[in-house]
Amino acid sequence: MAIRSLSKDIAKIAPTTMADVVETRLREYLKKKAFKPGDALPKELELAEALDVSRNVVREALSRLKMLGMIESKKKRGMVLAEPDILGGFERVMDPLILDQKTLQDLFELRLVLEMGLADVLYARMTDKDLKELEQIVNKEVNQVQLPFKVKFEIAFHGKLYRMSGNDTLMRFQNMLLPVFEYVVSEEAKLNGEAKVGKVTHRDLLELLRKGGPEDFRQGMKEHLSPHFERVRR
Amino acid sequence: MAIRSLSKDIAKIAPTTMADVVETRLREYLKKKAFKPGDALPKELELAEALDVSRNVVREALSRLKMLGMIESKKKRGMVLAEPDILGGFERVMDPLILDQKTLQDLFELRLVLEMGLADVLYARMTDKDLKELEQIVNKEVNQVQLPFKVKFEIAFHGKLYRMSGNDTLMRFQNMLLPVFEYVVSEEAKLNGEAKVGKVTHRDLLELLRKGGPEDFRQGMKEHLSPHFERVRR
DNA sequence: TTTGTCAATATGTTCTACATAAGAACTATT
DNA sequence: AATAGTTCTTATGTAGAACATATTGACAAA
Repeated sequence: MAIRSLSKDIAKIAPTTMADVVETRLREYLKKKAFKPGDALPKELELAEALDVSRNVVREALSRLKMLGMIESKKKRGMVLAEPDILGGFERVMDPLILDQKTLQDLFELRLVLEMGLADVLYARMTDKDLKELEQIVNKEVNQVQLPFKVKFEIAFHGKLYRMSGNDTLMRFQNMLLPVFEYVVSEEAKLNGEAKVGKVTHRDLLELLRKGGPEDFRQGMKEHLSPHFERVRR
Repeated sequence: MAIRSLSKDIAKIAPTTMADVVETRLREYLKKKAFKPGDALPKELELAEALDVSRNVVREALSRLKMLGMIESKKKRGMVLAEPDILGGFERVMDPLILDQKTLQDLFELRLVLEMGLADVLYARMTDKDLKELEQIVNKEVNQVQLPFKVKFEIAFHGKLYRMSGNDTLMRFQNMLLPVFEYVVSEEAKLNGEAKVGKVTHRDLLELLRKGGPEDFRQGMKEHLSPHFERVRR
């Protein structure tokens, strides 16, 4: 067997540090004890002693959980379990500049999937007030054809759709995906010279929301996004 | 003005630690320098000196980035930029037991949205081989009506759908959502006694994939998921 | 009842020291 | 000449002590 393939046949041993271990231990501990947000955690020194590691190691582990928003710390008061924020830690890594091409394409498609799947939740939750606000957004974008403005309205319109879904997590999630989307589209524009536009406009989509059903809206959305769907290939 | 509302009127000041600052600084640094995976980072002591903080603080920040999979560290060799893995850090927080009800519901809906939006990508990528494998999964689940088995086949079937999408990120993402989905459904079952099933079966969906178009499949999927859609309310 | 003071204390930060693994350069072996 | 063994160096991993700082709680003063 060739030497070259060795690294593919044998898995590397991951060098786990104490901080890694303590981190998972703390996770288990938090779960097992069924802590609720606001509950106080043991002190750093107590944890260090109980786990038989230095306070430094405990602090590294706690620092990680802090970054993820799982715990909060205040002087004297100690550490308390926080309302966990899933997307908090996620948002930090979502940088188009440090992601590889394949992942960028994946995330691009992920947003298309979201957009197409949004219809049913949308129809279940949207209100007349929402539709009026959406109309205002649509009205503002007339006659604006320059690229930077187009992007701005694009974001405003689709962002509003997500907000209408009444799903905060979903909304924040698509917000995170936005930079990726913009990046991929702009890269595309660099090559092809011009950003393409689907036949179905935002106003059309608004009318579909008013008078049509989920299926109509989905068809409209598919048409609206059709230039982007061209990126989805085998 | 009542005291009660004070905390809502005045925003809390967030206590930022040095580790927080260093973390973002390192992020900016990595971006600005346009590091590529495999590139070596400055040594801990150099960073500490450059940022004028103790090595401990630098280590806490590095520890965070390490957790997110942005960097890797080896003794003597130093720290190197790793192939960034977006979902790596994400997966850790995705625990039904530590998430609040609203977020759980949001994530539940998010999965429904994904499932409904999947069709187009699916039709663009699926192969005959995929369909054959999907059929094998469907064949295995005949006559299995007990709950634990049902869940297992449910996962196998829908998991295969995501795999067929050819989108690794999407696949891993739905995998992360699975525990949440199971949890919500099982909680539902506790209350209502019985897990409901849609009229459209997995076999029906398979046939739709073979003979129908994206719209047909979406309609089928909507019907298949209809019991779950009942959870989506205003 | 409110305000000011002060001691106690848990986290935040720094510093020093040592352990350990991995690379580098060199030597010895066949 | 290529491989294996040796030693030295070095950057991360871990430990421990010390001090800074903010917050809490108790008590005193207005």
